[in-house]
Amino acid sequence: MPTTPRARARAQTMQDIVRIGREHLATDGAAALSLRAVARDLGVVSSAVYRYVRSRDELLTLLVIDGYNALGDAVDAALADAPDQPREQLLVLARAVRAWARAEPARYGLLFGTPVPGYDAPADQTVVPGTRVIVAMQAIFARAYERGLLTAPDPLPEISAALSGSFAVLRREFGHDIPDWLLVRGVTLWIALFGLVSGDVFDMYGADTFADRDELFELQVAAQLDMLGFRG
Amino acid sequence: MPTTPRARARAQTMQDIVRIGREHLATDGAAALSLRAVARDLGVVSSAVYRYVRSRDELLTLLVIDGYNALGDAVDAALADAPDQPREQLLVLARAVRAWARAEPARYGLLFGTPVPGYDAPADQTVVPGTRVIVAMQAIFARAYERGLLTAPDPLPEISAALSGSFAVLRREFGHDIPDWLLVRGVTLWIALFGLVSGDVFDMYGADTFADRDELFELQVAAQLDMLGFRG
DNA sequence: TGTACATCAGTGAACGCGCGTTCACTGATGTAC
DNA sequence: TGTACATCAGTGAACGCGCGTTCACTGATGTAC
Repeated sequence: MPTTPRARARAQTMQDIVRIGREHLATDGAAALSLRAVARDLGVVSSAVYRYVRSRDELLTLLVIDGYNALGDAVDAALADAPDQPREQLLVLARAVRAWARAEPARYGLLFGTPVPGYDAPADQTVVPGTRVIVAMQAIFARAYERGLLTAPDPLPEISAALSGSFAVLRREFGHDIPDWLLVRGVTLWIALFGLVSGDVFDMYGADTFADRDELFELQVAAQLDMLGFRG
Repeated sequence: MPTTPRARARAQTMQDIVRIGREHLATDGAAALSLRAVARDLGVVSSAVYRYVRSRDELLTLLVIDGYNALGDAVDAALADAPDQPREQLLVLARAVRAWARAEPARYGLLFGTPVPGYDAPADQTVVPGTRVIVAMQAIFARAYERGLLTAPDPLPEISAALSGSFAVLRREFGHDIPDWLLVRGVTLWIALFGLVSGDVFDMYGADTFADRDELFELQVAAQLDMLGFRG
């Protein structure tokens, strides 16, 4: 896409900056991310980075977007090989999220951990990549529901008009027809999944409490899928 | 307990240091916590703080312990007023955790968010306060089970000998008789609860996606309690 | 009860280090005629 | 195709700031006889 040598060099340098930023994130954490350190690794004087990035916060934003997309790509790739069975697809998705998080704990932490103090991700740039996983999940929920694979809880939960209104907005925005009870359970599954992954990656368990964390995760996800309403 | 004026002054100063550290945590985050800044607020020269705290990491440890205990106290206080019904008690506990986390997002983040780079909490000091919530939950699980309020999943999950061994250790350590399936579901509920709270506190939802987050949380916790196996 | 000594809190200077951001500049690359 | 000008990447110095930790020190508090 970039035509002139200069434009190509610029695109390359941008990529290098994001890559170096990613590496610093992994070793020092988001709060310690510094443009001077990036410049050093890039082999350039510190002020030169400002030709590419307006400020430290803008680099953080690039890393946030980059991270969401890497996670989204990992999930999409895993789903591409999954069988056409919603329960199995959710399992595959859950494993993909966990595998990515364990491989990239620092990036995962930037996206789903403690907010970086003094930094607010600009919604206009981060919302779309940031919703890729829940969008993929909703598509699976919708398919499972259409095929009659799910049992509604009995009695149905009581939901206020206000919250029901929020659900109606979501239905319209995402163009599906998931009933309120399933939206509740779906968002619960979504958050619980990230909770399970965070508990593992952020080390909420003692080091040797559980002999096999992979197996524990499988059992936990199975319990959450039961919660969603898959028929035994 | 401290007898001499000097000892009393020392105890007071220690408390002040932890309190000031807590305040800095709230405004600047754990990574930016600095002994020099604490000294400034304490009205003392920076090197004086070293009479009380060996290093920056030791202050972090104090804050971690302080945070776990504050959360544990909040949960215990809430449970003290709860009726003698396990399901209701778990609801009360969940609400207490969330309320504390929303009131103290920075401390919550220190305990359950992204690990602070380069800092490892010393297990010998943090494990006991760090397990207060799950210990309280297990007591409730055990009571619910003894009273026959829970239905086991059918079929029971298959659990490897290795993981089953870990569960046996937990039973012995905590002195209860919770079966494997309930340990799995219990730890799943525990982690999912912190996931729900983190999702709220760390702002995984868009600002206006859900009209009533309190209500959403109630619905999510109810779904998780169903997952645990409470009989309709 | 009074004195001598030990303990301890806090000082102030110093070490060597890092940061974000601005600014005037040089020299190479790209573009319009 | 060649030249004049505009754009842009990168330099180097500077601004003002912060950090953790050590060390020799002073003066007040505590304790043993």
